[in-house]
Amino acid sequence: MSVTIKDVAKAANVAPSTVSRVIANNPRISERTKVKVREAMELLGYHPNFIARSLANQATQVIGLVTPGSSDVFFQNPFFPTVLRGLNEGAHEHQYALQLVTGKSEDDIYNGVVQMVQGGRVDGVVLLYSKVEDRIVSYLQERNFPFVMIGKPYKMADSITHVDNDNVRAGFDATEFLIGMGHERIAYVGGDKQLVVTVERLQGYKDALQKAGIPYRDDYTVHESFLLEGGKDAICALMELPEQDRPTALLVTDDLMSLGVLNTLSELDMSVPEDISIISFNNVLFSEMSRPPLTSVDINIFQLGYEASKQLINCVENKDVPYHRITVPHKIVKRFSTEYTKK
Amino acid sequence: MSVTIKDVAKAANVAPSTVSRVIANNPRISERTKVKVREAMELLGYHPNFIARSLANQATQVIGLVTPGSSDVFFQNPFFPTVLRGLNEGAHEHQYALQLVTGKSEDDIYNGVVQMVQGGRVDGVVLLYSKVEDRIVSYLQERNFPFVMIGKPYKMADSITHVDNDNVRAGFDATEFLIGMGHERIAYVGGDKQLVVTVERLQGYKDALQKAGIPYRDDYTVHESFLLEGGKDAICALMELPEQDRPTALLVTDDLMSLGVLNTLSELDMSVPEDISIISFNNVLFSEMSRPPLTSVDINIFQLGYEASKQLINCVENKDVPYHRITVPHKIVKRFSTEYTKK
DNA sequence: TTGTACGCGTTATCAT
DNA sequence: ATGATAACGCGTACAA
Repeated sequence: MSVTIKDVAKAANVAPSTVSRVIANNPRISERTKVKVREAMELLGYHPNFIARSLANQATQVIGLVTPGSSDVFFQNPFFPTVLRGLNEGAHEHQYALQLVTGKSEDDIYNGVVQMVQGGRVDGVVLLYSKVEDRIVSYLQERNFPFVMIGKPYKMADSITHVDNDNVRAGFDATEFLIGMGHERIAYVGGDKQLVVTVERLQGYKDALQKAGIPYRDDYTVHESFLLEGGKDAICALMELPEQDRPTALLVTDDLMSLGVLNTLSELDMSVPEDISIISFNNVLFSEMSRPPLTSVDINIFQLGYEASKQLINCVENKDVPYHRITVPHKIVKRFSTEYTKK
Repeated sequence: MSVTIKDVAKAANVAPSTVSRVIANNPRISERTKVKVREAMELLGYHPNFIARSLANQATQVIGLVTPGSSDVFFQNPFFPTVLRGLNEGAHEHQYALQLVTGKSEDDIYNGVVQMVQGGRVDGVVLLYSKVEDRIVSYLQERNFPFVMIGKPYKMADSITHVDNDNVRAGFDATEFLIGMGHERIAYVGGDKQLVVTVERLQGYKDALQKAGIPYRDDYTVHESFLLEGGKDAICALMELPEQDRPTALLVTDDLMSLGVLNTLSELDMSVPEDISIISFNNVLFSEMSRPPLTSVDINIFQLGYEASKQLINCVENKDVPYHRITVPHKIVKRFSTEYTKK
């Protein structure tokens, strides 16, 4: 059995409640007894029991982290560790711990969340972007339980606190970047159409084309899963277009996808950026490790996580903070996969 | 306030203790009251409070996960998400949750662990391999607190339960694989010398050379940090050797490093596998996404995590399980970075 | 300024 | 088969 507040009390010749107050640094305790008690704590190697404290406080100082199914590609994407680092750092600064909820199936995850929440294991929840959250979101909203999302919610985006990039703008900027290099035949290679990011970046892409007076072509839009093999066929189709129709630049919405695209292009004997330019998204570690290193839109993944923690803790500690939307800035990191058109 | 066991008791016209027994499915409760109580629980939407339960049980059903400093490269390596998936799945099967401990500095982490442990937040701890654990390990050992390591401990490997590959054997197998392809000039590109894996795989490499009667050369051994840029100089040095001295194959102990090596080689206009073969380690997702796809020793990262959870839970639930060493098998996945020597 | 007593939601022991 | 009661370790009104 560990040393408890009572042991300390005895050793210091005070009541348990006094010890408790010393821990909380209650100003109504005399300096002299504070010192005395602290010495006793030190001597006995006392550490407060979080569980008991949580029970008394009705608060755990733990944040639940909900991720998409663990079998999902999600875990494989370097996005995950980075956002995790951010979350962790934000939580750490306020002495909160992070607890994971995952599962193989959607049901698994849902039940995990319910257990966490009803079981009082966590004070709040951060949802990592995915398409399956609907049930979870409504559940949390119903119970009025503190949560924030990373990424933009499907629905009711203006009643759910979330941390996100301005993805329309990001798509716009990336496209304009290519246009600025003289490209006019730009194709959009996006991820799952169900994902809000995909849709938003596409919107930005269209906006930029329109602004430049470049007509939008349906056959220049490709949607593939975030995994790599997926893209192959689509890319081939694009490259088999007659030369004057073939895109000179690609906007690819994820670095992982870009890697796949690079491989496919290499098999087709097209070189980047000589034959075709690529601008990518996310700027994870290996965007600089590919050949060639990718020009990528840095969406500040770490910050996304960091802000999410901060926001959530704010919601938890200050009852009834109003709805918030945090927009994390992006910026284009130029590397070697983009080049001016020859023409 | 949530609905408690007392509310259920009232609703079902029984004592709280009876409800508790129903939850535990105590056989000494009549079917009839079980049904009655369960109905009441359903009706009220009752969920047991984990915190209270933990306090009464002196057990939290939570596993603490200790990772190296979050600023570290560790998070960036795809090793992490995969092992996490494994850990999660193992924990999930036994209804355990995962809680993270990280920090920027070594002290941060150490304090985090102490808080977790003394604070009674977790029932056991899994240590992810790193070099800084010494203090933590001794702390845990002193307090006789359940923990398992992933990877091999520095010291006292035979008194610490750990889950690991047979890395000597893995190094041996990889080297023999290259030798079997006719290679004789094989260089070893390893990570940080402080890491046990690095040393063990090197040992296996030496063993294989010896068995084949190939003399070991000091200038064929390179140690670089797991990060990519690091390798560059060393690789260049190797490639600048006179042609008859230049290695025809490389054994690189991490896929991330291999990516860097591939890039360096490409800059030097050497092609893989035509000019030089590479066998890599870990077989993370992008070993098949590189150009060329890497032949890599699959160390079964998922399994590493999965077994670690299982082991830990075993330690936690059955007092005094003896020391255990779990060895997770590896296997070579052949792709396109290795080829028979021309000669 | 400090001590007393009760509550947080469960489980476990001891009765009945 | 079930109910009453005492822990579990801490926070906090209320009393002194």
